[in-house]
Amino acid sequence: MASLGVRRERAAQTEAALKEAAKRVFARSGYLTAKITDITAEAGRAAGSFYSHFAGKEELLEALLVDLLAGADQGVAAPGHSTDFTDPAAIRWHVDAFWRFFRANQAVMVALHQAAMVDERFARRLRELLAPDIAHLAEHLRHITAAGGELPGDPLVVASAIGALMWQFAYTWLVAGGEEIGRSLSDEEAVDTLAALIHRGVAGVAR
Amino acid sequence: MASLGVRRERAAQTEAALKEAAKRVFARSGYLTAKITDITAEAGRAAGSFYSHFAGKEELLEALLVDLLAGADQGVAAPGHSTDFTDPAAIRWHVDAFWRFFRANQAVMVALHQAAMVDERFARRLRELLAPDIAHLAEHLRHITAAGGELPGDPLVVASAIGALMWQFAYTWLVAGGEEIGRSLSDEEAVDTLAALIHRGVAGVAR
DNA sequence: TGTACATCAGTGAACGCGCGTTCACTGATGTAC
DNA sequence: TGTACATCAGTGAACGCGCGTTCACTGATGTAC
Repeated sequence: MASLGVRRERAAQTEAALKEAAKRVFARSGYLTAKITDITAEAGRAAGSFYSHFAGKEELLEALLVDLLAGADQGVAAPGHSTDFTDPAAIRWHVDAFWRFFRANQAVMVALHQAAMVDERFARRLRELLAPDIAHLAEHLRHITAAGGELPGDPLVVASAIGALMWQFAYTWLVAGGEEIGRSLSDEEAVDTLAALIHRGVAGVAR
Repeated sequence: MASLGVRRERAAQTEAALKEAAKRVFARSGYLTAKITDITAEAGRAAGSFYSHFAGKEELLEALLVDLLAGADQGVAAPGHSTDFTDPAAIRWHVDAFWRFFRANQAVMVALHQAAMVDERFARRLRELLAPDIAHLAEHLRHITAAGGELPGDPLVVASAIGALMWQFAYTWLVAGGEEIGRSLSDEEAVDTLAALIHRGVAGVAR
């Protein structure tokens, strides 16, 4: 009965080791380039053991995505979350949350992004992951029009632009390391600049 | 002498046919997924003929990049190009130029982007392709501070943010077709919204 | 508590598929005389 | 202008490499009695 524990425990440890190893390998060489045997080697297991846990690299990524979503729910339901986008602090809060989330889950985010280029299933998954945030942003933007402000365009389109900006800016600086610019950037400066740009962009004409 | 022409002509035609076929195949199935034989089949040639012209898929993409850069030089040296970013029209002009360029060269841009995920050489190439535009934008932004305006951050960082915004927004709407939003977008609305957002973002606090 | 058998997690060598790449061949074009 | 030979663009079947995936095997854990 409880004696089932040792085997299960061992299997669970191996599965966890494979997932952690995968994140490291993805971060190092990219999801698309990563070989199954790179992951098993990194985890210190034999090649064959991989298939006791996952049907393939895609399923492993799905599992990582599930973990990520489980963790994300905590963040979204966070405290002190003002939705009034006429308030610069509310915008900064959202930018900061995104930045932290991206940084914390970089390996999986980038892996998903890469998988999406090659596999329509993951393209859909990634869209599903980001779409609620866009809708969420659009909702907040309506506070601005409600307060008499004028947005630079349709709320949904503006929200998608903000999402595009945050995503690609984070990618440029956190993943590529700002190498196309030849300069480094602190988290604080990144968030401040993004928040200021967005606040002016959406609220600049208010009143 | 002139009789060399027929052979050369035939070879040149095949090379051109392969390049055009590659763009179609890349647009359809993506650079990473495209097989050499997909390209030769699309071009109506035998598999082996590919290697009379290119050492591999990477070299073909390099050739497409060279073509793209040759075409791009014409656009950049375009007429009536105001550099004063305190002027909304100047910003709109730049956004429009980017949008047209992206749309016209979508297949190659996306192929480069995909290749960059897997091959550091192309990552560098893509950076080299975009970096001058960022520097160019940063230069224009200095007009704003010169005119007494206050940017939301360091000019280079703001320029990279604008580049990130334009790239990812174009990608979302032109390549992915805005499917995460469930709405379509005309070129005009896209450019208007981007231009308005950027203008407010960088010049909103001026005076 | 002990023994005999069953099940399971993990191993790693071997297999085989997919696709890039080669190469002997063809027919046409170019050159030499 | 004609003939004999050389070169070249293109062909497509065959080869072979890399890597995902399988599978017979091992030793440990679990179960039955």
